[in-house]
Amino acid sequence: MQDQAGQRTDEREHSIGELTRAFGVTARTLRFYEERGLLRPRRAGQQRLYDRGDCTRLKLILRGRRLGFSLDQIEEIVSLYEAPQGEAGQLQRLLDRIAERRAELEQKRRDIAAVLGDLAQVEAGCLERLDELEQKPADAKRESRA
Amino acid sequence: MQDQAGQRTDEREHSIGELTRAFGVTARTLRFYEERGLLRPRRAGQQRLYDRGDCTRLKLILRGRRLGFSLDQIEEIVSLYEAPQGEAGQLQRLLDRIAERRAELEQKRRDIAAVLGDLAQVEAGCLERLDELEQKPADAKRESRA
DNA sequence: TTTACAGTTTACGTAAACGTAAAGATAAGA
DNA sequence: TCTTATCTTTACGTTTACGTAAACTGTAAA
Repeated sequence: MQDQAGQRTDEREHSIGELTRAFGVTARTLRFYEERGLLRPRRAGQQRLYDRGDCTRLKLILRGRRLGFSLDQIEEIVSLYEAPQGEAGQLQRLLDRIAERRAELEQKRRDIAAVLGDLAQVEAGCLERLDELEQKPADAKRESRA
Repeated sequence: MQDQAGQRTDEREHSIGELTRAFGVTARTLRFYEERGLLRPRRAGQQRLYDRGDCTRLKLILRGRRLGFSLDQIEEIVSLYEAPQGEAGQLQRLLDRIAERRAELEQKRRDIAAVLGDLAQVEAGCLERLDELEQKPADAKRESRA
């Protein structure tokens, strides 16, 4: 289960093109995220090489993006993952930041529940209306021809 | 429970300023949403008057905004609420659109669950680390003084 | 060697979602 | 009546998150 380089195949490093295909983003986006400090792929000469950690970070970034967080907020969140060191005061502040993010996420969760509930209602109304239409399809045709 | 105009107090119409305070948005935002066709307050002369329906729509808009939907998508969603009429073909297309939106929302829900899970892990790590620090606080002070 | 392809940097362009300033109308209270 | 507050329209400005084009480099197959 090791390739010639002695690494697992899924631990291979990837070119920017591979990343774009794997994640459905453009190269511009990846370079932009790097410029913003969100990604730090290593270099082989000029070329960027993304390892498993970079892929994980990217996954986190895209997740945040789908949830409507700004890149600033995403940076905040991603930084939480990589800062679990420090002395008591820092740890406490970290816990506070986590609590804040959690509150935001739970607001979003409530929003989702609300919209899903609304959609279910609209859907029910639709189905009911469809049922009514199916009850008297022939009649309706005769009437429209009259 | 009726005011002089014969309407319930919470059915009163509101000025733009009242709306801004009630919902924490700027007047510019409300006018912009109107320009985009998302809101249609009636007019008393020049002034806008927002009724209960407008408030409901605004609530929906802000919900969508918190979830990271674009105003185009929000328009799509809000329009679903107000289009449950039509013949069978239209109703079917409406059901399809509902299904699409539902899929997006459920993706977001998965994303939220993932991030919340991650945050819980980071938090656990933090608490663990804090515990360790509290185990030997005096020792640490002695050492740092040495 | 030429052609093709994938990558690079630099830099200006753009759509979305408002912010902000200017200049004027209107209504309420002193 | 004057002032103050709140509203109006018009219009240019700003931030975010990239898009897009130009010009160049490096590797690989024909």
